[in-house]
Amino acid sequence: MKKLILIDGNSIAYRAFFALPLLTNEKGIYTNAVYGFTTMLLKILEDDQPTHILVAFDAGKSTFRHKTYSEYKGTRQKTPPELSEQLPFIRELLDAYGIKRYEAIDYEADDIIGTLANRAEKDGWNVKVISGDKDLLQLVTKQVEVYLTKKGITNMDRYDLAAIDEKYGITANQIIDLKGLMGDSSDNIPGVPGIGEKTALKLLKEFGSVETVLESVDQISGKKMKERLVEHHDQALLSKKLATIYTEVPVDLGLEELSFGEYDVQKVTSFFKDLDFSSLLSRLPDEHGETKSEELSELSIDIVETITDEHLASPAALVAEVLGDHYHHAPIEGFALTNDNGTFFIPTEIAVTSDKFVTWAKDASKKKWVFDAKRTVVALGWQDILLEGIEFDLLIASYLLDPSVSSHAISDIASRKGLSIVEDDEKVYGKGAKQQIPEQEILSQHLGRKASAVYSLKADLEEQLDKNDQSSLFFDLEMPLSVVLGRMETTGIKVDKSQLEKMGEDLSNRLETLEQKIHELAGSSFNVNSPKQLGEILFEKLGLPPVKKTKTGYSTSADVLEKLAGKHEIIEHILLYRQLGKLHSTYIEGLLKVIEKDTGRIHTRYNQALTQTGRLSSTDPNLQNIPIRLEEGRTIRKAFVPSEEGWSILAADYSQIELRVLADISVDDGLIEAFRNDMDIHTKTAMDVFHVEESEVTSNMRRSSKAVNFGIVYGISDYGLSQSLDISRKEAAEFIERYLESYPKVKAYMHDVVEQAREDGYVSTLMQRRRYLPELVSRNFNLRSFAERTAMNTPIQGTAADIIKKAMIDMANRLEQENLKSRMLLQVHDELIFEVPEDELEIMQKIVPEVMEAALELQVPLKADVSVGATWYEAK
DNA sequence: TGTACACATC
DNA sequence: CCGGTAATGTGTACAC
Repeated sequence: MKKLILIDGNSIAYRAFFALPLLTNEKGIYTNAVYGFTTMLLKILEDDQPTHILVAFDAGKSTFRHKTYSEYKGTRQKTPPELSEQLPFIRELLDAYGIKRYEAIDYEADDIIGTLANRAEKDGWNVKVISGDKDLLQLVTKQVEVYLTKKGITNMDRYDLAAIDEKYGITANQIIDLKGLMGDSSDNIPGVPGIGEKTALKLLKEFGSVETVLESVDQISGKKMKERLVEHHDQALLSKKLATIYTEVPVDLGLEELSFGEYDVQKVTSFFKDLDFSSLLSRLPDEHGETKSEELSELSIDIVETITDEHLASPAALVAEVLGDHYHHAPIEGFALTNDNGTFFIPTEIAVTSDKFVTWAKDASKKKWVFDAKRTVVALGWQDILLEGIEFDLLIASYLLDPSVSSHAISDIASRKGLSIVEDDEKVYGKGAKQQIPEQEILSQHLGRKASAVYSLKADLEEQLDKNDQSSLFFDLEMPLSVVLGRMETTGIKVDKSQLEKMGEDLSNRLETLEQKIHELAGSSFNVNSPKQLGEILFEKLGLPPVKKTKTGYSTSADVLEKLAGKHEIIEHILLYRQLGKLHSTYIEGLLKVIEKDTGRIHTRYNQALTQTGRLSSTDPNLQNIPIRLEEGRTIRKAFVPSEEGWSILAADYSQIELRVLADISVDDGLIEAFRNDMDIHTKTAMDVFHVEESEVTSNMRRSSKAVNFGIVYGISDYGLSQSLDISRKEAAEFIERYLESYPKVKAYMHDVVEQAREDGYVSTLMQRRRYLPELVSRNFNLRSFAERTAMNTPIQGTAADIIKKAMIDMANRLEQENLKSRMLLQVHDELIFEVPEDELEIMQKIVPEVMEAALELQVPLKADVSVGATWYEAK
């Protein structure tokens, strides 16, 4: 059976363009529409295996429809230039694939598609039409199916005759009648004013077509509607005509010419490379795989049995492979080294038992280049091998150059640089349960390639860092920080297991009682943890009013439930159940699972190359979101204790660091003055925004001001502020406006930073951390607004991140200089946690805030508050 | 195994 | 095209 796919090229390109953020390739060419189009095309080729395929495009501005009706598509906005400039690339893509494309003067893509669908059907072929335009539904027959893009572009709804009937209750032939009556604003087809989809469908179900509706005006109920139909009689007929796809276009292509089969993989590969579609390269068929492995096989790798000086030259790229994310206590699968003498694979046993190797590792004068310094240091650390002299980290370099890239994996960095010499880890090791180490031959090749990639990429990335003025950020901040973080992770924090277990038991009991009570009040038993079941109980069985919907049903989030509190006794119990349930599963059970058996400690891992702002993140477990707000949750912190008898926990946090940074970069006199006088900033904001004296600031005014300051720090929108204060969006917008009027230099900063970012394409922090914001020029209001808020916020949050990172390095140095036994344990964005022996308490309480406050000099003082306790809970 | 929802922190 | 809202991590439910 012949299988023909007909694609509405303009429609899909348009969809792709708006569905995806404005991506650019390295040369600055916009690629989002091409990328989206390509992924859709690949999916179709893979899923459908068509024998024939054609992409139709609209030719020019004017078509035969304009002659009939000059205002046709008159309201349509001009195609954005960022999209137009991508269309030639889509044509290039199709040519590379050997896919026929067609356009015809005077006709639209629809007409070409209709014509060919008709012809193919007559020949007994199966036809699939792909578009984003509902008009095409009129083409559906027994043999012709239409696929319409949904959200995104690779997601599509399939329409056959039954689906149209189910959705609209009419036949495919009647789609044009539907348009005739209701019109189509996007094509500027008028239809009959006052008749929308609902009415149109009702009329068609009763009378069949536009013509019969018009003829049967007398039988239609409703005076208004009759008048409208009579008055716009001709317009309805015209609209139907405009919506009708013309199927007699003189397409000078035979159906057989549309056949699809072999294509030039080389061409497609180079096309993908040109546009930086590295992720798509792997989806190309085997031909590519072959060329790739040819490239790879050129690397010769020596498997080392006895380590000699040849292997331990300096500088050297070093790979110590640990599988998976979790590198604490994990086995090292093998080592690879690349230096001027070549690339070498050293089996783990040989390396870790070699004095020569161990001595080399800890010799700081032997320079090492690695990928993921922290992982490497920690993994070796667990083998009691001290690694010193790390000079370059490919992971961090890549992250600093552009934190937004989707993968900082070694293979992806390499292929982005046109160095397709490293296989994906997943290909070599497999994933999930099937993950395993391959035979040594393959393993040594893989690791050797990694080391080789690090070795050859180092100069390139270092040069780029230098060009971006990011060398100091890299060498003086992030590189030393990775060592500090590695040490913190390795140290871990002691957790009192029996304390957690005790809390767990108490929680279990209370949860059980609560659950019973909830079932009782509901009148039946159900899973309270299931939002779906809970929604049914609340909004159907108990008849409570739904406040908000999610895409799959009723929302039962806490803010919704709070609005329902008082309407039914069950609500308060559910809220409590949720609160306690969260504590139990995430914090009690979750933490118990990750305590090291022999030491009773927890070793989180910080991701230093993830967030877009420069903050760290923490996983396994996440120790940056241990409860504090509510007392019930806060008690979890009682389980975090010093690891040695008689020691204490010391916590130090920056006070209002982000707003101090804002005061500095905006140079706003009001803000600077406030911080120099060490005022309560929320009260100060209330005074300025509400124009009142300090004594007149009510708690409500302070609360609102706090929320506005919060918004400044996190870059929330008027919508976000309206949600957090439970006020209207308009009121929230006014609030923000009043804030900005009160601090004119802040207002100027907000404006200037966006302007500058639009020019440069990125924003920077005080220490030259970058975040690219291509969406600042998007025509999509939401994407653009979001990018604007990000432009305002990232320098603030990112600079704060810079500062605390600097403080951590300074603090680690200070501990060493002063020969202190105290240990840095955790970082929670603006807070550092230490464990401190009794005899160092005094000096640490002096040093820690001193170092934190001196980390960087701003135009306002930095302030750090310090406190000490027997547990993390008591250090408050 | 992947997605949706809910919720903890800063 | 007619949008969806700070970021990140983790738990449970549920459909596949």
